Amino acid sequence: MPRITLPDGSIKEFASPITARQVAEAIGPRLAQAALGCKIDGELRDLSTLIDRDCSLAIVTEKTRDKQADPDALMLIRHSAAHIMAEAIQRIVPEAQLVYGPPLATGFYYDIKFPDNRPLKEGDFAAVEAEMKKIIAEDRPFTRVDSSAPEGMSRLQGEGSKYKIDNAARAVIPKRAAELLNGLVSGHVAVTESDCPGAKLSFYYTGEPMPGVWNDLCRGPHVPSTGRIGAVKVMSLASSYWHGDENSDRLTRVYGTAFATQAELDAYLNQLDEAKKRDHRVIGKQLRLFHIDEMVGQGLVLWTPNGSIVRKELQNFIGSELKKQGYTEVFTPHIGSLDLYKTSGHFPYYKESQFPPIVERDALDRLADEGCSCAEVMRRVEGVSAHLASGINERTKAQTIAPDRVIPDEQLVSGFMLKPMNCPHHARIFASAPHSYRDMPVRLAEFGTVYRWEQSGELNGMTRVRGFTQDDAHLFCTEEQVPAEIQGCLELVKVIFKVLGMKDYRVRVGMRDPDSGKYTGTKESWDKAEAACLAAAESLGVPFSKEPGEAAFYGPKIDFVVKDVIGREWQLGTVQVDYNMAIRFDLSYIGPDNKPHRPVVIHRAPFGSMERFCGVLIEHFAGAFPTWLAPEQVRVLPISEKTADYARQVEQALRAAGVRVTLDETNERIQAKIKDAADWKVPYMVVVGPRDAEASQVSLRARGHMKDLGTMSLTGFVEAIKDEIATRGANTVVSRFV
RNA sequence: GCCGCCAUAGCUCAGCGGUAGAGCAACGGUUUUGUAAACCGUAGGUCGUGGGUUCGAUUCCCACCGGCGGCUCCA
Repeated sequence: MPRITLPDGSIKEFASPITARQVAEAIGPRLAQAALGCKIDGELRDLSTLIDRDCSLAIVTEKTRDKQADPDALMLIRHSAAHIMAEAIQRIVPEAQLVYGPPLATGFYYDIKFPDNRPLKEGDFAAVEAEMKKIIAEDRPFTRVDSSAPEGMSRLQGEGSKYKIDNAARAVIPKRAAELLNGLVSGHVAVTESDCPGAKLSFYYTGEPMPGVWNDLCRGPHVPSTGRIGAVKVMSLASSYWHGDENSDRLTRVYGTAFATQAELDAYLNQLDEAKKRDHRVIGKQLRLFHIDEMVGQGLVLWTPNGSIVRKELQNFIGSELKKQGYTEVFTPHIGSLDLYKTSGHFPYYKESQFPPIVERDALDRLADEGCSCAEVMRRVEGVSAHLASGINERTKAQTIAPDRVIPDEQLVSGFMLKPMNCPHHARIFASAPHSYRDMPVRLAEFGTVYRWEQSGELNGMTRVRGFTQDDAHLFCTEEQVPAEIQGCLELVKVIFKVLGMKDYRVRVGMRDPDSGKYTGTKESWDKAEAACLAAAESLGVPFSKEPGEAAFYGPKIDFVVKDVIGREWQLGTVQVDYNMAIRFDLSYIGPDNKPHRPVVIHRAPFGSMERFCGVLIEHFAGAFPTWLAPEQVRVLPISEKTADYARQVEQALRAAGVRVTLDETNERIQAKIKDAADWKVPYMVVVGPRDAEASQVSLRARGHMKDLGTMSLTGFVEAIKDEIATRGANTVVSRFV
């Protein structure tokens, strides 16, 4: 006698168990027709699911009540489309073995093992799509068949696909799956009912459950039949590893997408095209904002004059906010001695992600004369002196230097490193003078350029590079000052994001993994710092997630994450509490008790790096920077040469007021000049002809406005745009015309 | 780093076993123009680099460099 609660709160009672489809039919035939699946107690299920107990039920259809595409419906459609694509691919390449094919937010993929002599190529896409469309046209039902775990497993063993056997094993005997896999594949091991009491495996047939009909081990759910998938497209190929392990089998990941209707697919593809136009790499080239040069090196950004203006304005802006918060500015070199990084612990612990050390030529010559192997050279470079080792060992219990790295002084090879972080330099600045509790916190800020050896496949425009400038600072504070300083860091980020109109960001709070003992610092300190991070994130009023285990070993952290135009997430700013650095560098301040105390260090870079931040900002504004940031703020467009003199006067007046202005003296018609200025996304165009010269006025056009704004006196415009720039867009010139 | 794809003028792209073509940009000229592309002309490329196949390679093959999409990694 199931009592079923519907989304509107009404309750329907049935005499006997009933399928979700029958409930939909009982509500109305049109609903039943539109139904793609259902949600039972919030869980997405097949429409054919038999309901034999009290529950809440929502029928899932293409559209939600407000006519938006239903994300649950898209999940069903895409998961089903993944099956259809897999079947289509297996028709074309019968030896292809299926591994894993989940739905995604924008589509789906299927990881497939292709035979080496028959990989899937992009040229196959048309054929795959044609097969998919055939399967859709056949409108075959998706039919679920449940079996007991032993039965299902032996069936898969009969098929002989290790990937499916692995999937099934992970589902029913997760703890022993890895250990038993080989036995299961070879058939020496069977799964018995006692291994996994009550566990089930489900299969989905694309059609009636008969031999010869395509089917796959699958948890489901699916749409009722293949005909319910309105539009599909095979998007791209990529590689992946089985279980994400690079030492494991290499698979081909085939990406596709599916929608309820062709129109929605077209709209999505169109949106992708539009997004590509906003890509910072495209706009960066068009507007000459930056350049990455093959001859200079991969991942090394050249800031061209236009981009440099944007960066400089941002730095000035941050700098002015930092001043308000009591920061002091420092400058440090781009390299530091290996001893510095051995003390901080960066070298050689992170040597894989750093540029290799710089060693004096004489030392290398000497080692060559001695006939040292490369490995021996590295041993001597990475080694530490007994003196340095003992110093660190005495001072910290957290991280010590492995005894085999301590080598005699005469074997040591000293050298330098391009700095991977700014903090060691800043630590030494702190240590260079005595500090009293009265002058804490000490806030050292620097736009510090760091170099990291990112894997070549990871490099990406300005968002992932090998040399970048952090808007870095290190706050050396007392334990009690930590919460207020964290709060201050977040305030800064909030102000900056607000002025730039960036609303689409989220915050991750990285906390301890409760089961790990790798952390340094006392439990009490951690408790306080984590609470401070959470409180600060909460007061910021943005979505944040607690992420246990994501803290660094030296302290909890707060990360800011934004999405780029193609939906990839990039970490921008970070605020990290550090209990370790002060110990390693033996930093101290004198407390009110006239005794030395250990400061806590907060690393913070609210933008992360100027490169990544500007990249994201280019996409955020689609290159149309607000006036205060725009490389070119005003372009003066004389109607003809006859107004050239007045145009020059206008240009001079604006330049004298500190406005970045250019004059278009080309022999073009005004229409062409406007088009050109629009292409360069100049915020304001000043059109001047004889009428304007006569009246000492300007005719104004603002970017994004289809027609001109009207006229304004020259002096009035100069004041208005100065105001817009000075207020960073709070008072705009345009606002004076409405 | 791994897998796949791509590489032609400053930019966007066409072409193809017989030593290259368009549009825009650039430059010169005509026009002197009132709000999103006036007209005419000129110049510009050892077709990413190095090998190989071939009578002949920008085109086919291999390697490298670089880019793109993923994977992995990311203090």
